[in-house]
Amino acid sequence: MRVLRIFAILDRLRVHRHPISAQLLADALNVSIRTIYRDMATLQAMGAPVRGEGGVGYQIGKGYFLPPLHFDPDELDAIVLGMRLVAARGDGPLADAALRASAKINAVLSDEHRETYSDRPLLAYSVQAETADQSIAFLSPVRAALRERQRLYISYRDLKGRGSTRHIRPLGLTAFDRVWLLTAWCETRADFRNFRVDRMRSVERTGETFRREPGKEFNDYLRTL
Amino acid sequence: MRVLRIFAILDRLRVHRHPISAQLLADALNVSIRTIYRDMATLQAMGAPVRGEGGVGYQIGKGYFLPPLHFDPDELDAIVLGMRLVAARGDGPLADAALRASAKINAVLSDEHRETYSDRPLLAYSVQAETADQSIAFLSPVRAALRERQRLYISYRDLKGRGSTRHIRPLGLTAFDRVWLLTAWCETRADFRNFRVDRMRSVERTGETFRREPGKEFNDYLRTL
DNA sequence: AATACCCTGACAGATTGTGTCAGGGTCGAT
DNA sequence: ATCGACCCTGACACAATCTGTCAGGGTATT
Repeated sequence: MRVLRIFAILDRLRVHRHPISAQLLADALNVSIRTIYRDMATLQAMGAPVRGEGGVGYQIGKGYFLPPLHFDPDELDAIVLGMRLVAARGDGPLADAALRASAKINAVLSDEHRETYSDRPLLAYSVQAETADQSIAFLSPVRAALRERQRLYISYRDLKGRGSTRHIRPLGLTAFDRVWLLTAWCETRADFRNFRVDRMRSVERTGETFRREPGKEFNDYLRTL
Repeated sequence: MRVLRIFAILDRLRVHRHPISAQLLADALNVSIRTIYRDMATLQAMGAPVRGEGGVGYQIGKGYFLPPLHFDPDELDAIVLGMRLVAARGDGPLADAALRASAKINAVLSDEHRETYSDRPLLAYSVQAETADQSIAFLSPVRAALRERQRLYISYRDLKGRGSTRHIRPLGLTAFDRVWLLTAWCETRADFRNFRVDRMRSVERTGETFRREPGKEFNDYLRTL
């Protein structure tokens, strides 16, 4: 089973601080050296910072495995609350990611803290979460575009209700108390503009188009803003 | 790549304290349910403490030999944003703690992640931060009391502007969009009550008394709520 | 040079991973 | 007791991959 071997390699790399040669791994795991090279390639494809230097061996860099972390009570409060805030206010993928990140952090806490981590009496509540509307439906593609520095083609509805389409280069996303604001260079207007994510009607990114379900463009409390 | 999926399964199992069904995993990872069962089998073959109960779902036990690995881009987004949200909306000590926690997390990232971490174009902005009022002045002692399970003696001003004092046992703190809400057992009224932190006028904890500066009890936008 | 590593491509055959179909089990609710 | 919602297993055929072998090329140190 390849998965087993890859986990074993990871384990060995984690334990040994010193470089370990592919040949050694090959012998230990009863495979050919070529197979080890290929495993290393897939590890690197997975994002593992394994460096192989000619004449030396393989080593794994920091940051792949999360080392044990120590946080003081205030810092723990901040993390728990932060992740819950994001989970409450972000879109689906972002909320999920917040949960995963939270679980990972919890997993590397020292034992005394781990118990109390998930029981912290800190909660985040968002009006958005309750209304479960689609005002943040576009958060995910917008974040992706931001990360990849890609342009977006959006259909927007301004304050006066007029619709328009724009080519924009996303620059930053800001979480306001109730609204997400996308700062961007608007190529159509050749100027910097801010766009409320909840006023977007469709977003096109690298060919893929995201659309809001009809009839849910605004919800009540947003209309009052 | 199967290895990727197995790590993803591990990540998702870590999140949920409650069992998660194979079907859910199958949907999330875009494979058939059968594949999930097989992945579970190899996970168990690897010695991972995953249990599956009929009619319930899968759960992972504590103390798995491999620590979790790096944060994926969405998780990093969640962390950055979460810490900035807390920094923007928390009281002084909590905001500071968020910055410290952020720095610690940043320190354990691999080099490539570290570069982008602090530059993520995700921001949090809070009206509270701008008005810089004292509506959250009591957050810190309240959180401390919550942590230590101590009673508080507070001076409170209710919706109608009437003042009163209460002995309370703090139970939970909730971050609403604009307001912090403290849930507590009110010993004076012998009932569960919610208190808005910004309506507190003084807080006494283990002999120490915290007071708001006079004349800043409310600020404009809060009065409009 | 020689050595000791890392690395890559190609190829054929073995291996495995996968979805589908078809079951069997437990548990709790109706 | 029947149902539904799960976990779980076996079998099968096809596709995908993994693997060893052979044949190179690279970069350091000795």
